[in-house]
Parts: sequence; structure tokens; C-alpha cells
Amino acid sequence: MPSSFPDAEFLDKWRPVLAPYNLGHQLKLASQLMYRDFLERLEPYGLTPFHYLVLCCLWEEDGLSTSGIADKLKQLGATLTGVVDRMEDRQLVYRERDPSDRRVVRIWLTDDGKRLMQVLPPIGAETINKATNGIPKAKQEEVLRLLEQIIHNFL
Amino acid sequence: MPSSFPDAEFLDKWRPVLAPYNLGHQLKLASQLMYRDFLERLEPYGLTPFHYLVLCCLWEEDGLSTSGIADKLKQLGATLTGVVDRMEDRQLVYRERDPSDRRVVRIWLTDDGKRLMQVLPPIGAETINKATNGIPKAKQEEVLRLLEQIIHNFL
DNA sequence: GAAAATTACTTCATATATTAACTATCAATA
DNA sequence: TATTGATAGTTAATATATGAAGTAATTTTC
Repeated sequence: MPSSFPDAEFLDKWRPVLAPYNLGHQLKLASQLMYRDFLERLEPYGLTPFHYLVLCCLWEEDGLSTSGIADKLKQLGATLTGVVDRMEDRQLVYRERDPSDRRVVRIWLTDDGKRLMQVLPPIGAETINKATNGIPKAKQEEVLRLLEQIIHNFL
Repeated sequence: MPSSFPDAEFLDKWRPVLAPYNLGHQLKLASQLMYRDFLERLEPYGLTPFHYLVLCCLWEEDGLSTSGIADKLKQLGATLTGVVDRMEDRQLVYRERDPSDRRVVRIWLTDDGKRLMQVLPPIGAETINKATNGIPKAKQEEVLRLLEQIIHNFL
């Protein structure tokens, strides 16, 4: 057992692994701050950032299955169930069983959900612009490439 | 109103803002995947990544106030209350009112909480190493710098 | 072609997160 | 010093997340 606590030498050695300096926490924080900013901008529409993610998937391909959306966003099916529940309440989407495979539930955009395609992307851009303020375009693209590498390392 | 849906031209124009390609989602995903990996490694100890973050703060300075930890981690006080509750149940820390200002609650490490300082950082390093696999040291440091810039843009 | 394995989704229990409201305490001031 | 205002922390309501268990439908396999 160490005689002194805290142990300055030990802490110094492990600095890059300790919060609040470590990669995990910095990623969490950056993600969380973008979430908060975007959530605030979406407030007038009664939407959350996760609703936006699902809408993006459906704008590109309407009628995706629950697991299709989960795959695209790398989220768990159990999470999607709750999110789609609330999006259905909010009249953004509706569910329909696939007749050819009755295990599958397909998610379809309502007219409201389609209309938001014209409205939400510019709002998302505001958050991204705020986040990347002062970072040159080339560096921004590098961050995205490195994030992709990190993500790839876990899949 | 557009006559065709989805509108490929529109989608192409807004590609960098749409999930799953946009910065916000990529940050969320990278953060989430590191969280999942670390959570799994911590499972034998009955701990969560958030417990680790709080322990890091206390290893550096034991007896921090709740808001002191919240400031250091940029988390909200309301979140800390629940986390510290469970850490107290888990016997990692205990709370004590500050006698000189009875509004303040100070969080102190138990012996268990102190002992984990020798155990957890190497485990955190495993997750970080997995995340940064194939990324040269210089690039890793650049990512941290750019994340700091993004975080700074919101504070 | 019936049993076993697989797949899609939901439900449940628990742990973050966020905002708003509330209590207790301390500080400022008139 | 009584009132006002600010601060520290908790509680409550709601929305992600996660893992485990459960249901229904489909495939596989023998």
C-alpha cells in the first residue's frame, strides 16, 4: 500500500488515461456539447437529436426496418423501440408490419416527417459550424477520417 | 413542395450534415463505442465508466465538492447526485457536509476507492489502445487538440 | 415436415443525461 | 437584522443507452 495519497508520480505517469484529459472523456464531452446545442435549437420543434438521426435515415430510404435503422446508426434495437415510440406519438413516422416477413416492422415517414427535410438540415449545420469554428476545412476532414478509424477499430 | 421523395439532389447537397456522416453522430458513435468497450472491461469490478471519471477526479484531489467534480468533468450537478449515490452504495466513496459551509457536500474516497487507483488506469489504457490502433502518435495528439478546440467552442 | 436454431422486435431493470422545481444555507444590503 | 438574492445540492419527470429476458415469426436441419 502507498504511504502517501494521492501519489503524484503515479498520477503523472497515467495522465493520458485519466479524466478529464483522456480520449474517452474528451470524445464524450465534445459529443455531449454538440448534443446540448442541437437539442436547444430543436426545442421549438419538439424534437430531439435522435429524432433527427432517424429522420435522416428515412429521408434517404423511407420504409426502413427497425433493425435497418439500428444498423445504419449503430444503435441497439432496444433503443430504437423507445425512440420510434415517441416519434410515432409526435406524428413524425408510423409503423407497419412487413407482409412478406411478419417479424419485420417497417418505419414510414408521415407528411410532417417529410416536410422537416427542408427545415432541419440547415439547423444541424448551425451546430456543426459552431463546433468547427476556427478549425480549417482540411483539419475538419481529418477529424472525420480519424473518428472513422476509431469507430472502425471497434466494429 | 417537392414532387419526388426522396430528393437525391437535396440529400447530396446536405450530405455532411446528415446522419450517419455528420460530425455529431460520428463523435457520438466513437464515444459510445469506447464507453461500451470500457464498460465491459469494468464489469468484473461492478463499475461504470462514469464511476471511473469520478474516481480520477478524487485520486487527484480527494474531498472535492459535488460541484467541484461537476466542474472538472463538465457534467451537471443533477447527474452527479445519482452517480455518487450509486458509488456510495458500491462503497467507493462517502459524503460529508463541509462544516465551514453546510451547503457543500464533500466526496471522500474509501479504502476501496483508493486501492482502485492501482488497478483501473491500466484497464482504461486498454480501451484507449484499442481505439487508437493504427493511428500514429502524432495524429492521436492532433485529435485531442481538435477535440479541445471543439469543446472550447461551446464553453 | 417437426424440432431446433435463428431473427426481429419488445419489455424490463438499471444507469446516464437534461431541465425545472424545491430545500437549505450563506451572502449582500438596506 | 430582516429581506433579498445567490449558491449547493437533491428530487422529479422525461429521454437516451445497455444487457437480459421474452414473444412471435421464419429458417435450418435432420
